[in-house]
Amino acid sequence: MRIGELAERVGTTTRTLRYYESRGLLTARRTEQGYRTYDEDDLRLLQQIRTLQDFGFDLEETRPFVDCLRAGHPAGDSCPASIAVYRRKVAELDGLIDRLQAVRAQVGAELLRAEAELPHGPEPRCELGTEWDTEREG
Amino acid sequence: MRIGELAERVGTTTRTLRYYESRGLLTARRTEQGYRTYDEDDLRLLQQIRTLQDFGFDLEETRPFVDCLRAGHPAGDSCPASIAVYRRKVAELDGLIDRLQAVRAQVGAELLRAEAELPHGPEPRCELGTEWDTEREG
DNA sequence: GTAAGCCTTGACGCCGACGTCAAGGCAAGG
DNA sequence: CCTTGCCTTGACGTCGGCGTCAAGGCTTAC
Repeated sequence: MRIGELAERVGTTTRTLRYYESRGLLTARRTEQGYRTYDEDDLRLLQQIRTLQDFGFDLEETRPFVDCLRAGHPAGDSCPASIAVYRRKVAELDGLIDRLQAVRAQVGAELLRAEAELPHGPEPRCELGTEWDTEREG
Repeated sequence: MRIGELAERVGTTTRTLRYYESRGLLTARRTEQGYRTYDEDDLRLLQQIRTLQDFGFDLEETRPFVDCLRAGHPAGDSCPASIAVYRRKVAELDGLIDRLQAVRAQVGAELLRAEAELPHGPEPRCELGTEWDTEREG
């Protein structure tokens, strides 16, 4: 198949596929006219990349999976290098989630405090509009 | 004080402060020689911005807090517009954390599965090196 | 006098993952 | 023949939050 069909089948754009090729993640055979052609293996490879991308992996982090598939392994994560990326990603996610939860708690606390200090309470009930953003002369 | 001192007191760079000024978040009076000068109010304003930045707020999201302080309010979050930003941020964080936890679970599961399918188990114990990244013929 | 250390404006660089446009080739259908 | 719709390469644009020069001015210390 050609690049347009492949792009459509994985739900992306031709630009993205050419970008992957420029990064060395995807290779293409060519027709006599210079058109890129792909087979089902390329499709699987691409699906692997897209799955990881959806997980938030950087393109570079998908490379071991691609290499693994290219080496003839049944799955992209059949190689230790891919598993190492999984492990790093899990650790990274755990750290990120921890930090975000801490921030969430802090911001939540600030929100409660600020709401409590606001004269008309957490939600305006009887006022048509809040006029707080207009200038007050002191 | 001048820009260098202010930058040092909040732990940032002069470039950052000029950038904030270009975004309209920070204003400066000028000496006869054209040097920017700041007072303690500017310091507090800047500390407000930095605190929010540390929380992961975009610069634009700090604007209501800045406006609030400029309007003479005791804190940057003394205005409904700031509180609205808090609320949006909390919701955004909750959503993000949820998604990240789902991804974490998925990647964790893939990791376990892939480890189980690897012939030599989760951790190489008796082998000096893993030879998996070398080509296999066949 | 001159070097050091502040400051000024302006402008380009960076990162990642593409989007978008330009200018053109090739093939099929009416 | 001409349009339509694929495809090609190349190159510049995007976003945010600055970093990093360049070229120059002011002041202070030696």
